[in-house]
Amino acid sequence: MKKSKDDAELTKQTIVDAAKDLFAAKGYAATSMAEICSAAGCSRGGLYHHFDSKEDLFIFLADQSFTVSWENWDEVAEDSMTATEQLYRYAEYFVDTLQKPLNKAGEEFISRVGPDSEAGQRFLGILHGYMQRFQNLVQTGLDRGEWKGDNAQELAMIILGYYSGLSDSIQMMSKTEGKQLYRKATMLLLEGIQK
Amino acid sequence: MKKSKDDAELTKQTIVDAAKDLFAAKGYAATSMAEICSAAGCSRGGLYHHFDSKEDLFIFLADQSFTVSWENWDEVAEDSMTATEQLYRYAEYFVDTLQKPLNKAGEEFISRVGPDSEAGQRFLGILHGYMQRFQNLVQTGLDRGEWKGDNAQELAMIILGYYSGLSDSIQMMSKTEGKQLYRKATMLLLEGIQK
DNA sequence: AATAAGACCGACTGATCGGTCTGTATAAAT
DNA sequence: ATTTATACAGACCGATCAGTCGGTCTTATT
Repeated sequence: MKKSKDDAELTKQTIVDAAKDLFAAKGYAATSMAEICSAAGCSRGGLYHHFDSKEDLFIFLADQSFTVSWENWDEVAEDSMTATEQLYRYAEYFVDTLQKPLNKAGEEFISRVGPDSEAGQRFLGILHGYMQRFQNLVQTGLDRGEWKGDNAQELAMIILGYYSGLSDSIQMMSKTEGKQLYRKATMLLLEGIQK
Repeated sequence: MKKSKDDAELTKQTIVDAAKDLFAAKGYAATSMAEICSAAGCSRGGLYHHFDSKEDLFIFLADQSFTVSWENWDEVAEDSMTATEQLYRYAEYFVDTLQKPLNKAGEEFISRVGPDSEAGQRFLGILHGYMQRFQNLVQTGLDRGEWKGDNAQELAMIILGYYSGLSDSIQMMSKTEGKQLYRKATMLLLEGIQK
């Protein structure tokens, strides 16, 4: 039987992975703790050994998805790349790391716990940190004169909304097809559709 | 007291409006029938007099939002407009009619009832009809040689995803600000951000 | 005036939810 | 070898959910 510390950490991660898929697919409220247990192959008691509450699990999971996703970015993108190259690279990266997007579940979560609650503040902080990193990427493109515009924050918001909205459409696609769609979408954004 | 047929229709519409706001803001599962009643100012019994179930209410509401929104489009857009002008016009129209988007609640709804259930089929049919109309608009732009590309379906999917994803960001904005953001986003899509 | 039909209310029901608590088996510490 | 701490399991609880039902009041019909 698995009861060692390493095994426990593995069990915890199994729960997180299962919960992430379910939250992304069904939303926050529509996903029950019992479903998560069932998908992760553990009991409800076991789950509550690792997480204090549903909110706690969601925030832990969001932090891992949003914050940790940036930690590997520096290995993926090199400074030598142009901002445009980086944006293409990020589009792929988005599909890889956030294919199951938590945006929808996140908004539902916020509306449920309230933006001023402790849980709401923590989640919004995580989200803000994520967007800040992306805004840096956009700022690079503007500073280097590669892209038009002067408002990095607004542009970052638009592009992230773009990618987020597009993720709805790739749920039924393979990862390869999804990346192709994101590449095309990025190309459209860069070059425009107007003749 | 309001008990006549006209009053009943008004009561029903009040329920629909309240439900639409709540579903859009909180999601499908997270919105309770009691909350809808409270917002609409009627009792739970009264609500179930007008709608057989929660699913029934949601489908009715989705039909009204998606299908009916196109019915007034022909009055808004004239054939004389270029496709580009029509797209700008549609961006405004999108903010006006679908500012509270049901996309998220809709996906949650689908995952809950299943895409093959009767309710799921009905909802997907409504959604498909909506997208088809938008695809026609895109096809016009391609046919007239205004826009680059050859795949109207893919382009329509991308643009609608674009607008849908952006709607998350305008929840806290006024309608005027929202329209400005959509106008800017449409301009970016048309002209591209690359120098 | 009497009757029928529609509009609406609110108490009730069974199921399900998030969360707690007790118990047990294993691993680590002594 | 014994104790302690950790990692679970599953029965259980109060709250809340969607949906039902019997009754009341008003309008429409005859």
